[in-house]
Amino acid sequence: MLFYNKIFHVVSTKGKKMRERQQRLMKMLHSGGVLIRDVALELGVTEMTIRRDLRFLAQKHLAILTKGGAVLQPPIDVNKNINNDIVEKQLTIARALYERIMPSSAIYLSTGGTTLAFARVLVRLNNSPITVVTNSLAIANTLFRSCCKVILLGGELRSNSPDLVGPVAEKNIENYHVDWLISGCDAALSDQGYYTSDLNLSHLEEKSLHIAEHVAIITSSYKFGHKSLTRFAKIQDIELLVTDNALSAVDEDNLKASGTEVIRVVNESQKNNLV
Amino acid sequence: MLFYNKIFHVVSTKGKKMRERQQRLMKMLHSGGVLIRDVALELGVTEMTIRRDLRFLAQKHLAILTKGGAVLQPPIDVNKNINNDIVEKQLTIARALYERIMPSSAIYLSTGGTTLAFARVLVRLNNSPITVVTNSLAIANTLFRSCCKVILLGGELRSNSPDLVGPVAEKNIENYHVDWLISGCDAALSDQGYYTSDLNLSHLEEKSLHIAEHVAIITSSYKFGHKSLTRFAKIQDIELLVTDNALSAVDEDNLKASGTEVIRVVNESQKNNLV
DNA sequence: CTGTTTGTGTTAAAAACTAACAAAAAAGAA
DNA sequence: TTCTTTTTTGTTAGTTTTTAACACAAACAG
Repeated sequence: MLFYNKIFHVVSTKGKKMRERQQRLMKMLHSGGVLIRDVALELGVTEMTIRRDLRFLAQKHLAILTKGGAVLQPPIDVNKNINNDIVEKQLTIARALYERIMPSSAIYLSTGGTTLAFARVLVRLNNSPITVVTNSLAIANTLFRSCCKVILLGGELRSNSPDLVGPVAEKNIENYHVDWLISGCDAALSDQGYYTSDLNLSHLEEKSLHIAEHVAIITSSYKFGHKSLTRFAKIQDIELLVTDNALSAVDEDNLKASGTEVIRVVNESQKNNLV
Repeated sequence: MLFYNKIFHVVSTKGKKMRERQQRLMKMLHSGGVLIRDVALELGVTEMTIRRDLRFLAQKHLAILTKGGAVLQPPIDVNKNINNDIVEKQLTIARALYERIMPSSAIYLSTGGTTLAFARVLVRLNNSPITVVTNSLAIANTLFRSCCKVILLGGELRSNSPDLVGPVAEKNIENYHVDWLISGCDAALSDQGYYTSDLNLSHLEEKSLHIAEHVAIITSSYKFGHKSLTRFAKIQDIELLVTDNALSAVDEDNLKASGTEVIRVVNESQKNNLV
């Protein structure tokens, strides 16, 4: 062990000053990251000293060294890896929509699984400073620190789903105008329209139809053939539908007869794509 | 501080080869991290090319550049429970405030580390259906599915911190009235007031002072003794301050002289060890 | 006090990074 | 196709960051 310490020039027992400094460094790391030059100046020691401190912290897996500084080593979490088929399909659908409607300057992304997938696509593929208005906390979280400007409607947080509905949200939405409204649905009938199971959300969706130049729905095809609590859009309200290729020919004909452009995504997995 | 957020020159559309290579890089990142030299050799391209790929991935927040390589950028988890001294102290402070001001029927929780800790305390200790108004996404996420009713201000998502500021938020906040306003700060001078480093946030904080019956600030004591960009509150605006016991006697006297009630939390865990 | 251990500063050399431009490859248009 | 344009990769030179080695200083035990 002594040998190890010699090699890395790291000593085992630390003096008081050193420990205090390293704790301060940890604090700084927690607030986003540090630059060696700044910290050395701020703490009144040499850059070399800070380097040694950070090297020590990195060795303890508390920090990750970057060029000229360090960031916090996040605790390893094993949960993630959302690689199931549903998410894969949602991403494929979302990507098809992305290619159809981009570039746009402003869009409204309503809450939902497929719209969340669209947000993920945006993060990875989009470089332009598009504005995204949304009522979904999950989408806002996803788009945080992307190049998108994110506007979140205010209002009351629903208790069963992390999104905002209610009178405040409905009032706020009137302040915006977007190129594309992008929404999902809980159920759909190709000769009736699109349904959702939440009354408050339905109200908001209805209002949102009026703030957009164009309206698109992205959803998995299995949603077709059922009704749900309330209808928030008629078929002819929707300009574009993107779904997977399991959509029945009858449904597709119905939709096209009502003037909806239908994009059916080929399911064959573009699994190897980054998105 | 946020050196890894630098704006880099990044190309817009990607060719097939490039995308494939970046996918492979992502896979490699998933298995622990990459060294530029190794990868360049393995993929038969120049180090410069790998650098550009990694730079691109870093800009998409998929990777973090390190010295000579990169590691996976973990998805931001606003609910992360990091076990360290800072969070411990914040929770202790938050609990003290909780015991002082509860029960209340409605509070405003501003964005910040210690206020987030207060939200965690609420989730754990509170059983009553209190209403929480906030401009912080992290707090909203934390309180989601708790017994609290959560109201999120609308507005523009700040790019460096997951919270809402700007004119919409400022307008929305006027609709609410709460028993207690709870805020943190970036810096404080005991004879001047409380400071924050963000101008927009400062505006919002100032407005928020007027919607509350009582006003409290919770913050670590090391914030005292510095100034920051803008002052959002004078000392006498604040009715209650909760902080740790490292607050200097001079500061405490100043605060009390201006009519602020000061609660100093005893630091139970004096574990100075970093490991 | 003296010698040892531990922490910090200084330097020269090595490594990594960047920007700028040249070459190659790919994509479009005539 | 062929020519033109755009995108991607390679190369270089110059800058910044990191390292290793050693010298000095501070802390500490006997």
